[in-house]
Amino acid sequence: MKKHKEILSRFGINKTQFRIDLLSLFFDCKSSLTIHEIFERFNKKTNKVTIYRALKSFEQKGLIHQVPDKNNLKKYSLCNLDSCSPDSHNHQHGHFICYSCDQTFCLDDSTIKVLKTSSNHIVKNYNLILEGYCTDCNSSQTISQN
Amino acid sequence: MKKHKEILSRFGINKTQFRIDLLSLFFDCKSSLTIHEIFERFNKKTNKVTIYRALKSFEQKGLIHQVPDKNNLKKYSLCNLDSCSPDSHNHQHGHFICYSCDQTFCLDDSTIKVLKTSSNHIVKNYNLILEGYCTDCNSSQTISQN
DNA sequence: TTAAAAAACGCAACACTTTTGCGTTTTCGT
DNA sequence: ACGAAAACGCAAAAGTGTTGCGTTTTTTAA
Repeated sequence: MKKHKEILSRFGINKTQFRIDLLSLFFDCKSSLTIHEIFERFNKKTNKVTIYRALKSFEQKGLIHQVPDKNNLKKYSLCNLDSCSPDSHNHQHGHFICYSCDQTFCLDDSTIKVLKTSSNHIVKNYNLILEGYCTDCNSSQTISQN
Repeated sequence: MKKHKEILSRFGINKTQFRIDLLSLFFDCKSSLTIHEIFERFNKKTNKVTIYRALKSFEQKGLIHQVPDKNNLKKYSLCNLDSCSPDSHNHQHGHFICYSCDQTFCLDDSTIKVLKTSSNHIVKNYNLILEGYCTDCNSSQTISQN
């Protein structure tokens, strides 16, 4: 897709086939991706070191950002490409982690709202982790109390 | 301290010297700790496996809980011991992490307020991490945009 | 109080995730 | 089209967390 190549250029990343495909994958994916998931999506053909390096590059240039994961794996989501740039990430959103399917969902500003009161700290970014049962898991099965 | 021993008994954990000291450390610290920090605090004398196992035990019994960390390290904080028990954690609080001094500040319910709207996910727990510059660092130095 | 049972310990080894070094290949800017 | 820079694959290393096992400490109950 032409759009993806343009984005890579704009963020100063060389347009190799793998990196174009990786960016497409992030656009297609509605939630976040682990290295393992990416490896699988490329049919285990791409060297994992290449994936690690691409992710680090994407992150440094402001294309993707890390999201917290229950199992302490590195997990990445596409940034809002208008508000992030090299070394200037600006995330004010939350993540929802499902107890059941283990997926992490990004929540945009309209989904959650954080109000800060009575603190003198200057808040640059915030990271809200909500845990529970996602829409799909909630509707498809009985909930066991955690 | 007698209180710490009583807590360990109440939560079904054997009162070894190390575990008593570890609980004290969590009470003193009042913020989150990595395995590495704990190892250092005990002057590298305690085997790391022992620390890992103690943390896992504390977590399972409801004394401490994991806090997501930027570098995907396992990080632990003391629970509200009145509301947590074996396999029934219940956390509704946040943390502020300073970019400059790296300190973690606990935020109680009166400091932050989270409003959730327009989501079909069922939220059981939440964990809020605010990042920025704390009061001290803010007043003592120039802020570089992140 | 003491002896058996259970829990916690240290050490070594392992499993898994991520990074680094290096030589080669591809992409970029002129 | 050519030299520089970036990206690549492979091998090895570094870092984080777990497991097995034999020993020590703590708990429990007679």
